[in-house]
Amino acid sequence: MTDTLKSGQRRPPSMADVAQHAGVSSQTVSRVSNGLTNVDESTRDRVLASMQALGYRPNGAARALKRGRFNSIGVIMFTLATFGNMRTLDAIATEAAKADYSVTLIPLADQTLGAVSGAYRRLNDQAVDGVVIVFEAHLIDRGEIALPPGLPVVVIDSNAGSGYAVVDNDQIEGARLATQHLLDLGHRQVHHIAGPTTSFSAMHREDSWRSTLRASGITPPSVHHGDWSTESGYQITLALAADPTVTAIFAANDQMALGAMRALHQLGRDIPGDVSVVGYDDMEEAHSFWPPLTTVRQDFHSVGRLAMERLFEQIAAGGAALSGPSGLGGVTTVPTELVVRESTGAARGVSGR
Amino acid sequence: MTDTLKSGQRRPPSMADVAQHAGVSSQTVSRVSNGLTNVDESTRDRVLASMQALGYRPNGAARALKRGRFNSIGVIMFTLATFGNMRTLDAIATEAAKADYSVTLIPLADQTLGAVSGAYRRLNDQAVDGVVIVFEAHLIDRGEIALPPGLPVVVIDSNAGSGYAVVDNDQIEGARLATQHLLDLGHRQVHHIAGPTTSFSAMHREDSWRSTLRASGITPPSVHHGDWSTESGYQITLALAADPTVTAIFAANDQMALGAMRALHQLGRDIPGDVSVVGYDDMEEAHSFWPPLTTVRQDFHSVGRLAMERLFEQIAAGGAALSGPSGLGGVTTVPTELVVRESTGAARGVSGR
DNA sequence: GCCGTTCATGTTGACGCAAACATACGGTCA
DNA sequence: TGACCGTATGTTTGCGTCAACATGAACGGC
Repeated sequence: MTDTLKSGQRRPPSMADVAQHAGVSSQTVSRVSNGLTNVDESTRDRVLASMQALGYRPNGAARALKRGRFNSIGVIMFTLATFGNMRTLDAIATEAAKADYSVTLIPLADQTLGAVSGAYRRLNDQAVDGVVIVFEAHLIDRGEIALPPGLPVVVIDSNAGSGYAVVDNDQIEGARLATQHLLDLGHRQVHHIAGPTTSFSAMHREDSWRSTLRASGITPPSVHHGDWSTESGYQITLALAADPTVTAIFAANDQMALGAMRALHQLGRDIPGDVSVVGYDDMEEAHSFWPPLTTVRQDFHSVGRLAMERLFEQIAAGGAALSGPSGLGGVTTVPTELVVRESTGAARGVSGR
Repeated sequence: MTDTLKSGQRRPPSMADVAQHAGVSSQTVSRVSNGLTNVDESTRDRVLASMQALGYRPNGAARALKRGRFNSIGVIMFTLATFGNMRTLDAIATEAAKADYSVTLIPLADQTLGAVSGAYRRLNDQAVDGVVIVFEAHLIDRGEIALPPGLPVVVIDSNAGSGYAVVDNDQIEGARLATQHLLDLGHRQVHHIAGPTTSFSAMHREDSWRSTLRASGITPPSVHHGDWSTESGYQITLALAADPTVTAIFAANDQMALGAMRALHQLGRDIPGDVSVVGYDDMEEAHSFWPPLTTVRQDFHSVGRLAMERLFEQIAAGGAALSGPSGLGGVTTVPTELVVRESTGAARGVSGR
């Protein structure tokens, strides 16, 4: 008896099981399950009791199959380890939940072509209505690997050329604000610790830093590429600060700025007395760094929200008709903002200005 | 004609559409789609071409329905904003991908009873084979809200009493190491900036800190509860350091430790000359704080890996038979490790020891 | 030349659910 | 009384896929 129950109960109970147990039709169970009102009070109670008794749990796959919607969106990401990605994911998940969608994570082992096409293939097995790609690589533009056709797509952190809908922070303006801020403080030169060349964001920031300097008639010094880590910021600054004329450093993210400040502390340089440092991101910790870091705040929440908006538009429009390289491209840009704290100050020999 | 194609093509193409287009049966399409070998070369090519032409994409829901497996696990999390949660999620996603599972995020708006039961309800609509709960609240133990019965569950950051399988870092040992380290340096008293009382981890660390002091015959001072944020660490330390006899602070996470150090910097106290600070987590930035932070390293990757192992065990065992308060409970503990850097030093008047 | 074997391919049915349609019953109003 | 309505419930059907079985053609051994 008990044995029958256990071994026979290989599959979880279905509506039919609940229906039989409660002595109603499976359709009535469906109605109760979906909270429809046209069910008699006593019948509803009976069905709910049976559900409880049998441990019934609706089968999401069957429901999705019937409805033709999965209420789920995929997020392809290379790493969760960076502040920006994490915040973006958080925003996406929050927005998705509001629209009653869930978020399926499709992680990328590395940024090789193989891993990317693997993720795309994986996408085929996933029940998703659309995809957000948070991508730090140029790989997406290569025609060799094709996203499943007809799937709504929004890309974060890419360039405009892809033909996909793109949402991103205004990297150009952010880097300009940071660089100009240092120039306005009287610094004659601004050195840049850039992010990896595989990142569109990093390249945009670097380009903007360079053109901002040029606009002031300054020849940009050679750039140094880190990998977003504090350690890379530390190492680069150690080398950079060997030159005593260096008075202003703009790092492409807060973590590298933190590493830079550690190097400066170690070398006995005063911040901002001897060297000013600007970061990028405004991570939560930045205001507690020593000294509190002047940085560019990125509004990741808005990025996530807008990405979901764009995606929902595509989903509502039927996806297939609109997405893909030929379709609903265009870039949505989210403003960035300079947050001035205590890691920046007037250049030596300059009184305020 | 074109119109027919567009408006008629409301639903994405199915196997039947591909089959018709290629002039084969849908079963043959299925065989090609699943990479079975018993298909003639020429037929396969024809089918693949038709798939391409129609933009065919397998329907995950139908597949899952047929197979009875979703190859997806749910993760219920309150916030992605803390370092530990993010790292844990990263590890879970990585492990899941290895086993060819994807991860569905089920975010919790807040830690109220309503939000939790909402997440559980949500779970019903999700196609998942099991759930990892990364939970900072005691709510899980309340009988009022029941997880769907028969669903494999692993809990991270909980206590042992729940009856669910629990995986967590060894909080007891970690806090003991931190406290003992400060005592060994000659500090007569160790103050604690604890995490919120809703967090099991925080409570475990606090308890362990207290009993470590008692083991050395020291009466624990009153504890201060922060909310994990740098700001709370800052505020608490501002108050705490008004007392000049305070020479050692153990914060329950690195972010609060960072806030503490900022307060000490501001008050002109030397670290570690006047006050030693120990954190908890060993986030990537900690070694670049100023001074580099002595802290307790948590092995989040192992936690994620073990959580998935436990979950897969349950899934393999048939879930229903084993999970739930009566079943496969037990706690898996992951060792923690003290990382000594420069934020701690001998107490004033003590020469080394 | 008959039978068994092998392989490519087709046909059928079922997974669990819910939309659409069908029924049944009690009451209302002309 | 009978046409009509609203409400609670049941019945049928099909979503897209794939396992199981069915078919049919090519081939080799006797």
